[in-house]
Amino acid sequence: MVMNKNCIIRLSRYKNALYRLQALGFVKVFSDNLADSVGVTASQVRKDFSIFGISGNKKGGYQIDALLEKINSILGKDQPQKVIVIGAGHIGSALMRYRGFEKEGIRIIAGFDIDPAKINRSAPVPVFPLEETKAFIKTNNIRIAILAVPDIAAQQALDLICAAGIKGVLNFAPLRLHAPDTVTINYVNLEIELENLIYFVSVEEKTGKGQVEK
Amino acid sequence: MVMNKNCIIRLSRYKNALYRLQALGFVKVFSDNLADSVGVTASQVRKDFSIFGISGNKKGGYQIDALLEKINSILGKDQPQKVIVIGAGHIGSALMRYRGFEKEGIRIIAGFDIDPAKINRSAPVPVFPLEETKAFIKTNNIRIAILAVPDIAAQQALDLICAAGIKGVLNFAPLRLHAPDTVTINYVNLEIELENLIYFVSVEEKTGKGQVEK
DNA sequence: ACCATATTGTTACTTTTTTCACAATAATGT
DNA sequence: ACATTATTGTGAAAAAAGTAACAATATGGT
Ligand SMILES: NC(=O)c1ccc[n+]([C@@H]2O[C@H](COP(=O)([O-])OP(=O)(O)OC[C@H]3O[C@@H](n4cnc5c(N)ncnc54)[C@H](O)[C@@H]3O)[C@@H](O)[C@H]2O)c1
Ligand SMILES: NC(=O)c1ccc[n+]([C@@H]2O[C@H](COP(=O)([O-])OP(=O)(O)OC[C@H]3O[C@@H](n4cnc5c(N)ncnc54)[C@H](O)[C@@H]3O)[C@@H](O)[C@H]2O)c1
Repeated sequence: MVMNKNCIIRLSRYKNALYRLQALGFVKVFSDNLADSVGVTASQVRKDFSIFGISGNKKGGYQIDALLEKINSILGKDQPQKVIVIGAGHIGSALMRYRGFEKEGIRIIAGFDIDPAKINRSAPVPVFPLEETKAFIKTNNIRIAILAVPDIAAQQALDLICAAGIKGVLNFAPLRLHAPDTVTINYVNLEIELENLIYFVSVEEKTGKGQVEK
Repeated sequence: MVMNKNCIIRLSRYKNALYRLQALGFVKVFSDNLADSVGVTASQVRKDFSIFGISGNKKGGYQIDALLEKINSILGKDQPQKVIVIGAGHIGSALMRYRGFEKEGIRIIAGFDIDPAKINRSAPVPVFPLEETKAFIKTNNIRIAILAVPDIAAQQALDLICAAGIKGVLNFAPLRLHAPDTVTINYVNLEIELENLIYFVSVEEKTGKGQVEK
C-alpha cells in the first residue's frame, strides 16, 4: 500500500462530494461521477480507493452509504473529535464561533489564553487561563489543538501542549515549529497563500496571458 | 525551466527564513543553512534557485540582501499589493484586523458585505456594501480578493468579483468553485486540515507508534 | 439463460518531483 | 603563487505521484 498525504486530502474531498450527492438523492456513484465533482481523474479515484481497500461493484459503482461509512472510518471520524484552541485572539475566536466543524464531527470544546481579559468560563466555548491547559488536556484526553497565538509565543505554547499529550496541531503562526515526531503539525500560512496568488497573478500579467503551470 | 507550484511556496519560505537570518545579523547564507531553516534539502534549495536563475558564489554562498531582492521580485513583491475581503464575518474581520500582512507588502484595503449591519465606512479597514464592490475593484485596480462568505454565497460572490476584474482569489468556503481559467483560486479548507490531522493522529494511535508516511 | 455492455481493480506506463553526485570554481591559508 | 577546501550549479538517477489501459466481471436487457 503506497499512500501519501494527498490521498488523505482527496479522501476528505470524496467524502464531502459524497455528502452532496447523497443530499441530492443519489444512492450509488461511479468513479467518474466522483472524479468530476472533486476535479480529479476517475483512475485517481479508483486508485485511491484501492489503496485503502475500498471496493465497489463491477458495473454497479459504489453504494454511497457504505462508501461514506468506510471513508469516515479511515479518516478516524467514527466518534466526534474534541479540539482545543490555544490563543483566543482574532483567529482563535473566529474558529471557536464557527459552527461548520460540528457537521464534520469536530467539536471545539475550549480555548486557552494568557490574557486575563480573554478568559470567559461561561461562553458557549469557554476560554480558560493558559495555566489550566495541561490539566484540561489530560483530563479530557484531548489529542488535537489549534495554535493561534502570536509567532513569538508559538514554540513555547507548542512545547506546553505537546508535553500535555497533544498529538496533532493545526498551526496558524507563520513559522516552522519543532516537536517530537510523534506529533503531527499542519501549517496554515495565509501570508504564503496570498503571496502565491500574487505570484501567479503577476506572472500572468507579465506574460500577457494564460495559465502558468500550477 | 521546469517550475511547479511547490517551488513558489518554497520561495516564500526561503524569503521568510532569510528575513529571520538577516534580523539575526547574518549577511550571507549557504544552501544548507537555508535548507535547515526551511526544512528541505540543500539540493532542493539550489535546484529551486537554479530554476529561477538565482545564482550565488562558489564557496561564498549567497548574499542575503541581493537574494531577498531577487526573490521578492520573482514573487511580485516590488510594489505593495492591495487586497479586498468579501464577507466581513468572523474570518473576514479577523483578516481585516490582522497587522501581519503589512510587513509582507500586502494591504487589505477594504471589506464588502451584504449585511447592512456590517457596513462601516470609517473603520481602519472600511467595510462597504456589496453593491459597491465592482466599482471599487475597477477604480482601485484590485487583482486579489479574499472570499470569506458562507458556502452558499461563495460561487455567486466569486462570479461578481471575477466579472469586475479580480485575478486571484483566496477562498475560505469549503467547496470547489468555478472561474475562468485566467483566475487563480487558492483554497484554505480548515475542515480538511483538521480531518487530516485526525487521520494521522488516529493512525498513529492504532498502529501503536510512529510516523506515518507524510 | 445468454449476450452485450459498463464499470471496476490493478498493473504497467508516464510524468513530475526530489535527491544524488560531481565537475567547476571561488575563497582561504601558507 | 599555489594547493587545499568548501560550496555552487546542474545533469543524471531515483523516487513518488498520477494516468492509461485493459482483463475481469457483475448487471440488465432480450
Ligand atoms: N488574524 C489573522 O488574520 C491572521 C492571519 C495570518 C496569520 N495569523 C497568525 O495567527 C496567529 C494568531 O493571530 P491573531 O490575529 O488571532 O492574533 P491575536 O493577537 O488577535 O491573538 C493572539 C492571542 O493569543 C494570546 N496569547 C499570547 N501569548 C499566548 C500564550 N503564550 N499562550 C496562550 N495564548 C497566548 C493573546 O492573548 C491573544 O488573545 C498569529 O501567529 C498570526 O501571525 C493571523
Ligand atoms: N470562521 C471560521 O472559523 C471558519 C472555519 C472554516 C471555514 N470557514 C468558512 O469561511 C467562510 C466564512 O465564515 P465565517 O465564520 O466568517 O462566516 P460568517 O457568517 O461569520 O461571515 C460571513 C459574512 O459574509 C456575509 N455575506 C453573506 N453573503 C454574502 C454575499 N453574497 N456577499 C458578501 N457578503 C456576504 C455575511 O453577512 C457575513 O458577514 C464560510 O464559508 C465558512 O464555511 C470559516
